[in-house]
Amino acid sequence: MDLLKNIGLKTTNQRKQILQTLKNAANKHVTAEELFVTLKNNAQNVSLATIYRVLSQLEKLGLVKKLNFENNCSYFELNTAKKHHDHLICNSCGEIIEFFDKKIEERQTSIALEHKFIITDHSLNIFGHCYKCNKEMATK
Amino acid sequence: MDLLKNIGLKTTNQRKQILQTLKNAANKHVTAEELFVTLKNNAQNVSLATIYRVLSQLEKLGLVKKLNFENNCSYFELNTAKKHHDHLICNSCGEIIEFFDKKIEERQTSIALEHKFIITDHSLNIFGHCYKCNKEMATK
DNA sequence: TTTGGTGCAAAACCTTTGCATTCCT
DNA sequence: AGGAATGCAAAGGTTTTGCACCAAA
Repeated sequence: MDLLKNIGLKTTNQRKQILQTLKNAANKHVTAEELFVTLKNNAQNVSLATIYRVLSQLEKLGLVKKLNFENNCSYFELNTAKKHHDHLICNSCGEIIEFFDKKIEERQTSIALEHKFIITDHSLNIFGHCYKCNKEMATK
Repeated sequence: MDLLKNIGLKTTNQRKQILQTLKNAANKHVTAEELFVTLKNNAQNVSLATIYRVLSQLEKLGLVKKLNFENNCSYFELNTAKKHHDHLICNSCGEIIEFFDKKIEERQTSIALEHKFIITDHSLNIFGHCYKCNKEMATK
């Protein structure tokens, strides 16, 4: 794991664990608290303070993305080389479906251009109810 | 102001003040704290607790929209009859430019359909630097 | 050895809530 | 009068920070 060394951070066990846990979470977005619990369950002792500090460093370095949905806490995900994506978020079960749409991206670029606005980032979140929850609601 | 009566809420001075302040804010999105300060400056005594309670009621009734950007606090705006809109948010000066794009809306509907997802709401925020800030940065 | 990282506990924020009081209707 | 709304202060949840200790380079 010389990723850490490459970005100028010391290779500590805590940072390795946090990165590994983010990797394991795959496409799921996790809160700091969730990371904390997961690590604790794996008998890894990493304090919440460290988790926040490390996530913040990784975010500044562009390795992690911080996402804010409708509630008042932040979600984090590894910002791998994978393409940018947006979210369909189910308000019933909390499932998050990722998607990417070329047309939408293109329109965003045009709109920014019209306003002479330089885009550094963007987030599109669509809220509602996923297929499963809809079916359940219909049968109740 | 029989709006309040119409929606089944008692017409109190606090609620009138909050609504008026939201109206005055026009297209700006304000935090609960900002509302609080504005009202205090106008010699209106409304407690933060009441502001949160009223905003929450108005949101449930669909009169107010709650927005979450990149920081960990919520912004509120009057949800007038005006069309839904998205945001260009300047990370330098904080300016928020609203826009609406039919193509993007259409694509969102299609994407939801593909996933058998029922949309209740969505938010698209584009972050970056506005024209003014760009110019300033360039000349420095 | 030196610099940076960590844990703990405390503090800082934003938001919600319990309760006594006050206000609409 | 009676139910609803408010203010205050306290509590809740998330995130940040100061400081003493510890670890990587």
